[in-house]
Amino acid sequence: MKKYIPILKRTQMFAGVGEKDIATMLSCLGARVYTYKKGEYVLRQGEHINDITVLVEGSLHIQKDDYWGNRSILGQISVGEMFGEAYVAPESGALLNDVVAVEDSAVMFFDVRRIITTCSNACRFHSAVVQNLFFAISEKNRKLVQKLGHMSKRSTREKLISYLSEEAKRQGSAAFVIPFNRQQLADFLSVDRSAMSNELCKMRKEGLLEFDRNKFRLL
Amino acid sequence: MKKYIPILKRTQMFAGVGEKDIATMLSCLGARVYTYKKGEYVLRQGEHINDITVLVEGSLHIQKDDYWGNRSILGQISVGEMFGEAYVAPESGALLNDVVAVEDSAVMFFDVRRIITTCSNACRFHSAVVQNLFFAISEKNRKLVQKLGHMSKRSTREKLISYLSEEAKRQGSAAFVIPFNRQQLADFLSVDRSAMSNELCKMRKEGLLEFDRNKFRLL
DNA sequence: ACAAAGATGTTGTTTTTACAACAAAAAAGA
DNA sequence: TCTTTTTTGTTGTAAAAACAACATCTTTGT
Repeated sequence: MKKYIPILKRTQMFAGVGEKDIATMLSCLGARVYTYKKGEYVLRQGEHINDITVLVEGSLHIQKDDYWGNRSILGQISVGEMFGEAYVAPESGALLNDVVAVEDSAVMFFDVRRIITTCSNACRFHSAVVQNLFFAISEKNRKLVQKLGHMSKRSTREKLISYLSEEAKRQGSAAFVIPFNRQQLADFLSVDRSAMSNELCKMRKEGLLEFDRNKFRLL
Repeated sequence: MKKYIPILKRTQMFAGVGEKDIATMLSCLGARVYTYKKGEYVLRQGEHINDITVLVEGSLHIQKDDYWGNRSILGQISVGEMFGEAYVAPESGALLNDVVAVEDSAVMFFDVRRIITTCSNACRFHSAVVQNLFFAISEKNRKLVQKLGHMSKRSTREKLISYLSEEAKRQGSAAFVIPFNRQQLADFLSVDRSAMSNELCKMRKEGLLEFDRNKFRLL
């Protein structure tokens, strides 16, 4: 568990907390680490959790498969990001999605009740973590609204432009890398892969952008 | 402002706090009330806010219009619900959407910093409100994920089924009322109104559901 | 190095949606 | 009540997306 402390230090949840203090807090917050092989499920739709989790190694997808086998990727989690925050409320019910490791991953679980209930121990930074978490959930909220913005676009081309230009902005460069292959990007934007591939190539011919695999450049 | 205290008492934000304590907290939290006529903008895309707000009268839509005049309704706010919670983090940036009054409305604004910074006054329930807010934002998060679930459906029919069946479940009855007219529902699900209207009528012919204006019944 | 598996691009066909235009019904206002 | 405005339903056409099938290029594992 200790080896992940430098990673935790860089997360939004532990912003402003030193490594020693994080080490102290781990037991206070009921932290546990589990590892997953590529393709394994971290959480499944319908399960109940009482934890907020932070990805400390690898990469995850939050996704859902319907009756007909259509997969929707709701989001992608990189190292340092958290998930499960939508289910901290006492009456929040079962998970709406699956969480799957897209590469070998490690996830740290924190007991929600022990985060929210300020402990009587010497957790000097406990309240800072609660505030950090508060902001982090709010931030996540904003990202979801942003994704809804992409999804609400009517055509495949508009969805692509919406997503790619936001990604360029976020990464601060017209040239950037996306965390999806074609099928995953199609699942993320809820469109057909071949139609999307076709549209991307059309846009390239029109001189709107360049790309190679998952490297893109907007022109 | 006082007349809204009974309404605040029933909100998630002030759950478990008595009316007298709410009255005391209003000044402590920097509360202000503004009123809006039907059709007026409460907030506009691109603005910056440092407030969490609660709707105390009327009804609001969170929406966005693009270059081509297509409107997307991201969400609907009823009395007692809050909005703006996605922008509480210090670095959250400008609003991504417009907030519009769909009927004459009143909104209460609370200064975020005064909520988060526990005051030194006699606000016994301040920390309870922070915790309530924490859960409320998390809950909101879950709703956004749920809406993403509807939006990620490929066809108009699937989107309708996804939305209507969730609404039936939420209202605890196969017969329920939705807070949208046809055009608004189409904007909410990001589909064409006439195509959607057509699809609804087909579904009625097939015996899947009944409806009259905004009253629906699943069969 | 080679075979196998996976990812990407391409094309033609079918299905669905968007768009436009208008009729009918309901609601709002004078 | 009567008129006007808004909302809803209906239809035909044009555009777009989904689907299916396959060629090509990459990556992975042996």
